Amino acid sequence: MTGLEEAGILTPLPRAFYDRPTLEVARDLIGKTLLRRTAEGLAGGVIVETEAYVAAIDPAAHAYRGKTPRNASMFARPGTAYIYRSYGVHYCLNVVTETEGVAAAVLLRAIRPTVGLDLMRRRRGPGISDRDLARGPGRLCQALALTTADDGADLLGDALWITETPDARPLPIVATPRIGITQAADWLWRFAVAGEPHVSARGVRSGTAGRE
DNA sequence: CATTTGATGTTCT
DNA sequence: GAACATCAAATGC
Repeated sequence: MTGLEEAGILTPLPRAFYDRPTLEVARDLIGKTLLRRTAEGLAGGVIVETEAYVAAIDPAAHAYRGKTPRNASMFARPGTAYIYRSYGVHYCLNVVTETEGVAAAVLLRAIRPTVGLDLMRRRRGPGISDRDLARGPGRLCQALALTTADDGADLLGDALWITETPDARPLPIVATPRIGITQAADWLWRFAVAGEPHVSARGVRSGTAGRE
């Protein structure tokens, strides 16, 4: 990674980007680049799939029934990372939205890896295809070495941030039902890049591939 | 190919 | 005890 290659991706999106209605942030995050720096190096990629969760009206949101030790970060200022353990096994990364004190966040469900591919391949283990490196929220966190140790991190910091994608072109964005939940699953609060192979599809009715 | 199952922390009942 | 914003491996057609 030369300085030249990193030159366009070092500036985090401003906090004002996150301090907006959650559905707008979820949609606008599609096509942005998520980056993660550890002692091992830099890794990340283009966000291609998100889901919105708004505790005030959303029975599927973790904070729907109030604040707990796990979901406390959902109440933090916009631009905070909310990372929780899923099914006792995997981790999931959200970006907190809306005003501090309002529990709302966007789950990052998949990225198209563009930076630090070898590092992510090592983290994901042998036999994992590049398509599956970060396709799904649990896989994404494993590829980026994110755990609950990073819960509450500031996305305007230098270890985890989101930035404009260099040479970005408009992407075809679709809104779909959310995945893997039972409450209010039919709300069109999931956003994805149409036809993008790095988007997860587990839990969606099988059959005709490629249509979303 | 599709479906089932094991892993198991946090929260709720 | 059960459910859950998941994933990979095993099993069944």
